[in-house]
Amino acid sequence: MRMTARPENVHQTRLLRLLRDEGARSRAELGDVVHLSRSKLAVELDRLVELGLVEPAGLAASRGGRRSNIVRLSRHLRLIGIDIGATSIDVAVTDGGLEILGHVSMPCNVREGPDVVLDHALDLVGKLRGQGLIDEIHGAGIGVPGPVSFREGVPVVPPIMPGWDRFPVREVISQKLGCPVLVDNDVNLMALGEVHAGLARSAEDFLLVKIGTGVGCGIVVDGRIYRGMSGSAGDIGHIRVDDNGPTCVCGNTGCLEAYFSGAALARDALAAARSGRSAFFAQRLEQAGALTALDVADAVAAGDPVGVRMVREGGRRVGQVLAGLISFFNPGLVVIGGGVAGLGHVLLAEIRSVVYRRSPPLATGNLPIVLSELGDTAGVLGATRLISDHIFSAT
Amino acid sequence: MRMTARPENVHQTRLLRLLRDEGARSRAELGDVVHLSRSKLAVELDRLVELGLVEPAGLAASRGGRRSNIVRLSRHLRLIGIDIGATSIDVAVTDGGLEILGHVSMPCNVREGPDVVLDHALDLVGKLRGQGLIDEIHGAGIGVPGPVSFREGVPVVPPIMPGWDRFPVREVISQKLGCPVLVDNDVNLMALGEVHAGLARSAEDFLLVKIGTGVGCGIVVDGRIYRGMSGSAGDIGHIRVDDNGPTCVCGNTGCLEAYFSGAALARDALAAARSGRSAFFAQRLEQAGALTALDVADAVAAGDPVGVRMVREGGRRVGQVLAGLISFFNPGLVVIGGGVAGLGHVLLAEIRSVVYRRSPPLATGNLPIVLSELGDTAGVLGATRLISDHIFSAT
DNA sequence: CGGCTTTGTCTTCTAAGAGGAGAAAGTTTG
DNA sequence: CAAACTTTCTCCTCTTAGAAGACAAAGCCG
Repeated sequence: MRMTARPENVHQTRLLRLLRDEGARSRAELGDVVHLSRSKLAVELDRLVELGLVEPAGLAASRGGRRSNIVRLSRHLRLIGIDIGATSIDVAVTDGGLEILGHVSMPCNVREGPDVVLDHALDLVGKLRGQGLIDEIHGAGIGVPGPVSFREGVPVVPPIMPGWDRFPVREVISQKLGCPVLVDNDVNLMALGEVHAGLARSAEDFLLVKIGTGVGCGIVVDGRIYRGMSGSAGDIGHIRVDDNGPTCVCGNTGCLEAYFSGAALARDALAAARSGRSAFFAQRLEQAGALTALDVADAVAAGDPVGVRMVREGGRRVGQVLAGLISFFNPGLVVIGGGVAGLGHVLLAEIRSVVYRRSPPLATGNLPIVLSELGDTAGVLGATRLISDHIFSAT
Repeated sequence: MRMTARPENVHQTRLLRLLRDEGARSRAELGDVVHLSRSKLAVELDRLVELGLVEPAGLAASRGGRRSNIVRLSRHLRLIGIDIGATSIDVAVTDGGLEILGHVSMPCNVREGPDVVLDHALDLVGKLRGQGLIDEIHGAGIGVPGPVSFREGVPVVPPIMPGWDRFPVREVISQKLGCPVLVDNDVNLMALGEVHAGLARSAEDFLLVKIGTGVGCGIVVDGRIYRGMSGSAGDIGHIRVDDNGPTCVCGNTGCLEAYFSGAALARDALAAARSGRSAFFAQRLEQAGALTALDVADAVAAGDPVGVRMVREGGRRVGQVLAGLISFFNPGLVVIGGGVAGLGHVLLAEIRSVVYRRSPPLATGNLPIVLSELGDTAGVLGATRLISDHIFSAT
């Protein structure tokens, strides 16, 4: 297995990240930014070309003098992002600059276990390869819907992933793909996606709240993922919002997830349909035979009062938890993402209303709370960013 | 004003911190730790001696060869820690190794405003000077009971400190003492104190929960204070624990502080005394004319059931909030400090019970929750640590 | 075409720091 | 007590990273 070359020093690392984040540059511009003498810069760039990470990209138009030599990341670099959700798998391939070249997905229940699920993921990679998008893979990032020991690359006691505990995800995939692999929690990777391409590019400390099948939170401190002592930081789905709430899968009562999540919305919509409180849901149930959070989004869009009330109520609960976390963490930005982004501004308005009322003015005075603009791509993009940061670092 | 010399490069910084944290060392031992050639090490140490930061301290006993030259931080280094609490001021002086040489305090209400309070603090410094403990002051750290713009060294919209908003604390004290000064939130400094001398020495990520007149939390990420976007991180006193709770000074209802804090305990003790529910408190009230949190501690020690119930109830509330924060932050250690440490193990048992029940097992599995062992000194010690880190850094 | 500007390459020079050779100052052993 | 061995410290040399400047190449404009 031929491992891709890695940069050899901190200068090469800086140059690679600059080319990744800001795109192709002339040698002169690079010198201005990294503050290296032109001679030293030339040495390092030549070395990167030799390693196959960087390539010349022709001459720029003259700006009144000699035309400058443009360099860019090698066009042959390929990174894979794999986002394993509770009910679906997304796989994307990007070039070195993290531009998405192809993106495929399929429904898949994570409960089917690591063997089945990872095989599906590899099939999706094969599909992309079949489209001619991949030659050699230089690295892959994988997100899984549960806590991860980042150092070891294995899930640890994941509640919704029976059979995955300590399964060597990194090792297996690294073997199969023949490249370096990193594994992290899917919500952390969504947060990294926002850091790379979303609204969080300028925020040093921010929170990404993902509301999907469950509820989780990615924490970014100083531009880097904060994972906590055992990799379970951001696990906010089971924070108590009310003593007398519904019983959660975790055994406690009143967990946020039991009040508001994809699963809880589907449950409540079904109840509303069966009890006859909502004609909208009753009709949907009859048509489809089942209800999901997507039906709730449609209900809100159609103005169904029961649906709107459900989302308002849920937004209030999320807002209560978020208000506490914002008091504690004082982030510079909060991004709401995940499947329920479709619930859109009704949800956002309710969350904002609670947070701005319940958190200290100093913490909320300059705090944007926004919906993610990345949609499905946040997870896979974050995965490629994670592995890119890794392979663009000196060993 | 003669500013103290600062180290000139990263090697000198490392050497100074090593001498501070590990005590005097021989030149050979230092070389082993910092991985410098003996020649380079000698150059840097000589430079530090020249700057007056380090001094020779004689010869060690032989270990089978030539006797080694011991070096230590200069005996003349003096750092001042000032901890301005809601109702008291503590001032301590330490040597370069942060050993406390003298510690004085006085009651003082922070509401009297910065002019009065800072004058009192300077008086306390004068008192220490009068004891012959101080020659030249090399730096001072100041903690105040509210949010601070750390970069500017000024309090920002502090709720319980009218008149302090944007008062130039750092500038004024730096002028008066003739040395570098840093200002921070008092809870952050307590956390730093624990990092330096307490149980948190080995924990990279931990929380210090201070329960005093109010409730606050110091957040340490990777061994460094996390302050958030606007310096208000850790402001957990106004997190909601119940919709139908007592009204808080902040205007909301059900804040943690309104349930459990020095002020809330005093209020509840008074109510218990007046209503005749507790003979213990009634008697104390008659003797002293007023009740404080200290009386509650005494009641618990004496086994008064009303007092015990108050603390249990309060511990439950603190535990609820803490359970959420631990789910979110996944710290490696939680230290409980502040005035209510006197409530001791009744409080701790209740907090632990709630947290271990309500937080995910992965986050609590390996999580010690302990009482601070530093008492009054945590704040002033953290203040000297803060300024020590600063003046022991290359500019 | 000649002067001016920008870019890239090559050579020279400096300073940081590693590493080794002793000198200095001990202890231990015969 | 002398010789052998250890540990510490100092001095000197050698390597290397990197800056700085000279110069060549390649464009613009009048």
